[in-house]
Amino acid sequence: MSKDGSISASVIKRLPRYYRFLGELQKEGLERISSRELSERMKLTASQIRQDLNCFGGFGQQGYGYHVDELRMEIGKILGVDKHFKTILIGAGNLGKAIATHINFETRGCNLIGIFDINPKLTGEVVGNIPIRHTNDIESFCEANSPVVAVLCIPKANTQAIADQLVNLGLKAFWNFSHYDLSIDYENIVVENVHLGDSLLTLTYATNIITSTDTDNSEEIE
Amino acid sequence: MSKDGSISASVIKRLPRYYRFLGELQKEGLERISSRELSERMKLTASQIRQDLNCFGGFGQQGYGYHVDELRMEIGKILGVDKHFKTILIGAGNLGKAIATHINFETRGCNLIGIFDINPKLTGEVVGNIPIRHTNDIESFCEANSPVVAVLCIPKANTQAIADQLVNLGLKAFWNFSHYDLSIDYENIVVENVHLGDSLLTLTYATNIITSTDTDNSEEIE
DNA sequence: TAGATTGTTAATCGATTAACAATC
DNA sequence: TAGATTGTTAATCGATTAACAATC
Repeated sequence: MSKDGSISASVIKRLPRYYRFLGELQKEGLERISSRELSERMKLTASQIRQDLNCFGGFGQQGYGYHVDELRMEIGKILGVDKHFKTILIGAGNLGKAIATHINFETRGCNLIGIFDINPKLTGEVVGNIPIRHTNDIESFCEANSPVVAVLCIPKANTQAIADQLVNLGLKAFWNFSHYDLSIDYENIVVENVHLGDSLLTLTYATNIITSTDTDNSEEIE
Repeated sequence: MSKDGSISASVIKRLPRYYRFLGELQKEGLERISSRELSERMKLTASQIRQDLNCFGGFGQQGYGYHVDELRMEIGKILGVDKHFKTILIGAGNLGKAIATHINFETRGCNLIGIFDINPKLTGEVVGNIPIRHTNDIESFCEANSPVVAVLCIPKANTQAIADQLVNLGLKAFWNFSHYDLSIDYENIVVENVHLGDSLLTLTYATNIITSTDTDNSEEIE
């Protein structure tokens, strides 16, 4: 933890994974776990786990370890799984529809309450119980419902303009799937960019390394 | 760069973003760019950019900067955009279909050649020019076509078993969208886990911080 | 040549790991 | 009490930033 009490991004990014693994342990019926056991499952060091968890306070018990249920609940609370942030999704193409139906927003502190698309042919179509509205209706919808989180599944050309509009309508958080680095110059707005293309390219790099290293070890001699 | 010539993961993960931004610059018709100008656009330090690029050799020119076209090409070559790794996708549900149609595999060194699903009702349906095959046909298809990369859009329960099967069939790389940490205990296999749920949870955490900090600054006094 | 900007080394910063005293 | 395992401090490691000599 830094001096001002804020938690480093490296720690935060590990929390959802802890939460997931603890859920698994719970399903297996485990009551307690030590940092060492958990470290083996998660392929981390026990030291890192203890260090991470102690950013938020002493959830463990010396000589015993951690209560699985309790620890999971605490991490969930930190992440905000019990929140109900009103969420809208813009862009109901292939990806937008898949996100809307595939992601369990509720268990992650978000309530998907509206879906919008610019294509009038989609208006009225229902995706996961939610009717698609036309993007023209975003403004009135936001004024009536005050959503906080926006999921952007729109082409890169429109992203910045839509984001600007949504910020003006009071949206605070953006889950951005567009092929564009949403750089928000506003205060108190958060953005999570998901670059699937970048992710695939990283895999291509790694694939290239392993498939060409397989047969060529000539460089390995000192 | 480390002693053995391998590049750190932190550097690699930045390469696709460089590649993207250079593409934008190219579109804008820019011929040259200095590390300082690029750093302002990308919100990095100029130092980091020079450090990163020099892992791979001197692409720049003192007193001038970098040729946009040349630098983009070099990074593309490093990432492997010119490769043609044969790729199959398993699981043609909402997400699988969206990935198959939404991602441009070709520009990222991958060739999507087959789509599979366990649901016989989907067999024969065409997604982005590719017919869905039944998962029973994976083995014969792999023996005939030798794919290298597998995209997994399947439920978590099946993931490890399918991955094991695919490793035995010679697959080398996994782009894993299932809600499961694919931990590969085999040598020379690479995995890129995409945890959309974790990504949303990270955003929920951040949303929680900003929306509750907005009105409460009481802790800020030393 | 003078100005600009790289390539590269050195300094700093932060994150991870190790160690151990505290304590259940 | 003895054994186990945490919470926490100190040591290490790696990544980022700063500085500057090399050079276009």
